[in-house]
Amino acid sequence: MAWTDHAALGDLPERARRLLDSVHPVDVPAGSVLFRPGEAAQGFVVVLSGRIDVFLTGPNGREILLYSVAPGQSCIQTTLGLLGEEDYAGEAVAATACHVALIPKGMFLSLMDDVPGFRGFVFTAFATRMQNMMHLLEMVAFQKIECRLAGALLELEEDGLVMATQAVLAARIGSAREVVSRRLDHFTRQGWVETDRGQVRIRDRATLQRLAEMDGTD
Amino acid sequence: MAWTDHAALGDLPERARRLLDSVHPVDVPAGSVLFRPGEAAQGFVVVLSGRIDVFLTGPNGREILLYSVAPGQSCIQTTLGLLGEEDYAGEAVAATACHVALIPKGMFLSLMDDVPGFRGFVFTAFATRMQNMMHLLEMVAFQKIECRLAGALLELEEDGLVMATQAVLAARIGSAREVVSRRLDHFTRQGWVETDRGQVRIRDRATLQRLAEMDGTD
DNA sequence: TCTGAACGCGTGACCATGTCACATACAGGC
DNA sequence: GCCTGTATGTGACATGGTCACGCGTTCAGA
Repeated sequence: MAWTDHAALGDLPERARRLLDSVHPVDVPAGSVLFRPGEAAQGFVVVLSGRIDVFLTGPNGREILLYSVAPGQSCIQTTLGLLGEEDYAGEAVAATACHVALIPKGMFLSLMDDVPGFRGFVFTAFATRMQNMMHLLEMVAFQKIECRLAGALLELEEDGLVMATQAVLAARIGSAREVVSRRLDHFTRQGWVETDRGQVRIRDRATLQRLAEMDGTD
Repeated sequence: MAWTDHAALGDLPERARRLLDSVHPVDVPAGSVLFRPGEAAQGFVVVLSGRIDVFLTGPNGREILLYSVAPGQSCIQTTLGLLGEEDYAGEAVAATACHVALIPKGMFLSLMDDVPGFRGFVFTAFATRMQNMMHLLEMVAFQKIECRLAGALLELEEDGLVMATQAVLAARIGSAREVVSRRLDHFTRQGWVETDRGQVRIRDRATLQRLAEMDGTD
């Protein structure tokens, strides 16, 4: 089956679809780095399966998750480079094994010019990410660690279990591991979670939910 | 003279230009609020003269400058609403008296579909803002207040003089007024600036420059 | 001209968070 | 069982945000 059926590209005319199908998807193992800060954009990336996390890295090594790219979504960092001639600012890491399509620059630009549906896909992705970034900014600038940590736990949770080290959680919320350690300790003492090596079990989802949605005015 | 000559819209075909010229620019007095968080987008805004500052406001009242819109640029927050059906997240304030063109939604969408030059303008603006936001995020997440304050002073400076209250500076760098007060005091004791009610005079631009460009690894 | 309110600024106390330097505990290969 | 790397706990400290003030200036209106 053609990969263009997987992607949420909307309705595309036949010629666009044929063009896109000439791009062969690539397998990417978990943990591999798709691009680093300072590199030039190679093409437009669409994730078909798996998940790609894009981080911003501070000079001291601290990281923060800019956004995750889910299947059917594109990594708009790559678009920036193609449209604005700017290099990457973030670092993209395959969070799981991935299947991705890399649309070369030329094809991308002509699709943008000729195919309204494709344009819409890109634009919407753009707008959505921009909103995300604003929310993120709002969080980093105004929200307490407690709230962000609760939010991260709820996002990563599967059946009440979060499989992530404290370091991973810290990177997600743009904080330091030690801080996560202390907060989790606090959560545990309150009976909201239970922790174990590499995992957190959620015990009181309602409270965490309330925490995550708190606007900071305690 | 038609306003379309002012704006950095690039080369537009005659019909697009005529269409745009049917939009009559509006005068906006300094200090007035163009839109607030939660409002729906009315149209696509292009600034012809003056400056518009877009702030994100935290629940406790603290603010941070998302970006400034200079003449010839568009306020991409308005674009988000038009493309992604999302409401504003920020608050736009006219920093000076402004002249703006408000392109209604319908016209905007048809220009986007039909006029490659216009599309390019919007896309580039989009990409640029996105980059800005990343830089901002990087600053907020990783940079010291000292560096951000130095940067803000250099941005606002005119002939070595910054006309801004500490509250304005604080909003610019997403910090609190008291913090700015103490930092400026420090700067003064080092002989880098001199302060007076509502203004800061720069005495050692080189040092401030170095501070602003420091990556945090002191 | 006086006066009260709004504004701009300085400051001390305190809390939250980030940083650094460790110690400890566990897992998996040998 | 023993090493080595990884995950975690913790104390001490620096930075920055918050709160609660006080003090001087500006300015409109009585």
